[in-house]
Amino acid sequence: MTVLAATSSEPTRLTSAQRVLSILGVFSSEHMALSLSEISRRTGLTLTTTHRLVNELRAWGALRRESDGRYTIGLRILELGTLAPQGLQLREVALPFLDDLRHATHANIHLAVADGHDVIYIESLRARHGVPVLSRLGGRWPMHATGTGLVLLAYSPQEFQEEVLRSKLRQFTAQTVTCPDALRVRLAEVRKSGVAITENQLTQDALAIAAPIRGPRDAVVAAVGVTVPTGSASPHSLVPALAATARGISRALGAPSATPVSGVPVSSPPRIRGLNRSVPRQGR
Amino acid sequence: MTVLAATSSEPTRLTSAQRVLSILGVFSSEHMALSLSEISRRTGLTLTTTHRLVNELRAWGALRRESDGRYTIGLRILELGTLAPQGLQLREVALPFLDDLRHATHANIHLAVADGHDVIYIESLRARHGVPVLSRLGGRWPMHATGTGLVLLAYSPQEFQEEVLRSKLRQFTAQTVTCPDALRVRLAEVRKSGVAITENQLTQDALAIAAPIRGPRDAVVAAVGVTVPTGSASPHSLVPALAATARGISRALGAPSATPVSGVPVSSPPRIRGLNRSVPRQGR
DNA sequence: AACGGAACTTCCGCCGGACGGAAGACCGTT
DNA sequence: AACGGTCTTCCGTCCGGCGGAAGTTCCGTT
Repeated sequence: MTVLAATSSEPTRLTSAQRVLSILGVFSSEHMALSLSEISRRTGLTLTTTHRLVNELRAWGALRRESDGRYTIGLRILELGTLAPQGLQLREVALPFLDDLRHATHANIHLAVADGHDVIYIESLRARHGVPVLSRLGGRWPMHATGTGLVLLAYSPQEFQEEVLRSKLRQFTAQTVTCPDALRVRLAEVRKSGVAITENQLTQDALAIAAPIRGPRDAVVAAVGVTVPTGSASPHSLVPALAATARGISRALGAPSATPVSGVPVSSPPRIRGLNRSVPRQGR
Repeated sequence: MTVLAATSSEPTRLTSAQRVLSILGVFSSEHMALSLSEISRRTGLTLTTTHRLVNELRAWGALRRESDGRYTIGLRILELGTLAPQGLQLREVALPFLDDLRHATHANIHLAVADGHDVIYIESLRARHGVPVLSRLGGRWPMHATGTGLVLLAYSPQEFQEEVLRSKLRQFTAQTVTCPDALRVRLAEVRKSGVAITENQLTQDALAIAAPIRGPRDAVVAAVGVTVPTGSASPHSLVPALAATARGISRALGAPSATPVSGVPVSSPPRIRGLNRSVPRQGR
């Protein structure tokens, strides 16, 4: 009963902020509705603490209690999420282009941005009679197994690429490429051709093609991808439409490389405070 | 210096969970990027506390630090928000119908659900050459001033309607109806006709028409609306397409009233635990 | 250059609120 | 009736969150 008795697997000292976040974190696409005690078990928090925090979250609108007593994510969180700058703003600009692409190709269309070692789909349009796919708005998948992810990885800093390649790369299908060397080759191909063409990486019988979208400083800020059933169409027949879409969105975002020069662009580069490293300090 | 010295406007005793949430709460569509001290000032938290909590939120992915040092909402929140059951699931089902409606009407299209006294847009499609409108995905607006809001309010429990009508109703334009009695009349009209037709309520020169969407238990779960410039088209020319869209989505959701009977539906009403009040306990 | 201000970061001692055990209410099942 | 499960409330203890203060960096101004 005295001190040092915590011989369990992990002491897991958590700050109170972490407790709050851990509750939100147990919700996922597989577990969208959870009872109080399920939340308690999954977070490892005591029932009492869970009870109190869940109620505070509910009072704020972060959680909602369904009629069966279980808790789900509240609309307040959806509302908040739309404020993510890389997210819905980009979507707003891209949506007309994506819709055109969908009508032209009858394929499933994705718009993805990088977050950690994953991509997150900030838009997902389903072809009316397209194959069912895993991709949904808000979905998160590893970079190495998605077309859009490969594109985003290919244009990431070398250092970050190696970090991802060193990490554990999950195998989704028999053909998922998880060998770092093989992936390096593919990344080089993507940089050379400007598009990623992948097959059966995340799901069987799916062919994915993706291209980079550039922002105001010509940096790659997102990727657009199309997915069709394997064998349904020649990949090369889709590339021109995809490339045009990517270029159109890039131009709408103000990417210099996608803007026809009508003179000498003399816009002076804006001063950036600090080292302009997008990952200033990751761990602790 | 002693006790009882807190003569400031509000003592504002906050729990630590509330502190965390208050930080998230200061982000809005007008303030999507905030510096640390801005967050501190707006929340009323000391700089030290803000610093610590913001870092914990960043480590978890709820916040992101931009290259200029300011903080924005992170994609983790967007990801979470897509798990809201009334949100993106509904959107998934409705999107094809909404797209058809957009092509048929060349209008701005909204899909909205109720949250508190407001509506939240869970989809917003812009006509290619439509009028610019305030509505954006994730946007929140008062029920009384939006077409979709009027529909949702009209089909809410009487008690809730009165609660909303009693509250302070903001005037957006000279024509915004804020008189409770006038609104009661309009709500009755909506229930009678099945559509809401409103003009210049939220913004000038905008005509909005909205219709209810029903779910599996025939309860109104959402509303679909179209917005066009005032005078651009007769409202009545838009109603049939809108009604068809609303009915189509309702049927896709399994609403009995929108499903052609092919026999006697004998599905027994599922037992609901508790009083089945959707707002079990609001305050505190 | 020197100064002043603002924003950000780190350190540390104190105290109040978060924590969890325990007990009670409320189901549905055996 | 007894049981197992979930949810809720109460309360005393203790420790981690809190904020003051000092230090650091980065501005723009004199």
